[in-house]
Amino acid sequence: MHQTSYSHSLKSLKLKATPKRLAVLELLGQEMTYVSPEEIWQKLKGEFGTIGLPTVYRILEELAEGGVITKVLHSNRQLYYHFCPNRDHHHHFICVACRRVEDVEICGLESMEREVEEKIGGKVLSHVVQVNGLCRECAAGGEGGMP
Amino acid sequence: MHQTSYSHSLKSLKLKATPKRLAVLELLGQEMTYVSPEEIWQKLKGEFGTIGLPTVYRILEELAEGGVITKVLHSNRQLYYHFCPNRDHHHHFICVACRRVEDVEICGLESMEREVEEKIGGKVLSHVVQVNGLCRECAAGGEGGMP
DNA sequence: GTTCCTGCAAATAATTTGCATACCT
DNA sequence: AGGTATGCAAATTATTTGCAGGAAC
Repeated sequence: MHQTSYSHSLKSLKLKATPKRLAVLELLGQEMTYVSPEEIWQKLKGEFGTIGLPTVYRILEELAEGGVITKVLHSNRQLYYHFCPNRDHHHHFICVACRRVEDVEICGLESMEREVEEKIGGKVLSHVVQVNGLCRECAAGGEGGMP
Repeated sequence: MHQTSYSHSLKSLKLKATPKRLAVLELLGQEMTYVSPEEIWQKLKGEFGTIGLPTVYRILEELAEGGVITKVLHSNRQLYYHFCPNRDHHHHFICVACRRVEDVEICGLESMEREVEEKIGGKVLSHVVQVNGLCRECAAGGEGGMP
């Protein structure tokens, strides 16, 4: 289904469309949650006979560098990755129970930037907002295992 | 000057007011920027004849646990710490050039939480906002060495 | 065919832990 | 005195790098 678009994404980054890279992209495209390199490695080891963990790290770094996927720095200091088709500026809601990531647009943050600039007398370059909580399913009563 | 208040902070956490702990608190109280465990260790090694890096890690963890200081997870995946006298809910402006941390209050974020809850149909538990930019001095023309 | 990929093994680097000794109260 | 802190050395763990063989274009 999306193989061609994934290939195109890779070509536009001047990366060869190798099976490993396509598999990583496809896996991330299916996941609703953010995923750790180790988890990706475990899943792809089943699919391929063999894939090295350093390869997974390298592919994820290339894709994040190119802006195709997003790095999520978890409070446990591990890196996770998330495929994010929405290329506009937006923010993330993260479910603390199941790690599902949902995009949210939050209004009024541009005026917030100007407000902060006046308060501190400097220049605002960027802002990061992360909203933590329980997604619809987990709030409804799902157990959900937080790692 | 503040030694007594630092001692009280430690006592209220049921931690003994040892010279090392007081020195860490005092150092953090003077710093305008967030500081890494290694940096704290380097500075205190000069002051005391000897202090172990694990000790610095342990003290910082205790203080952060008790809410006396704040952990800052930098995008380089290292942990930094910051003494934050403001105990109310607020957010941080971080200067990308000199790492200075300034507290900012941002209005309207409570209504934002409700807005997001409606959008996703779940429950919002917390939010983190970080504003990055250049502080007054660095914006004015200071060079500033980003680590 | 050439250049870019990948696996493997080994290296890094921040942080943590075990334990014997030394210090606050 | 008695429990708590601390230094030191060693362990842990996520991530990175070097390099030789293999695959994509």
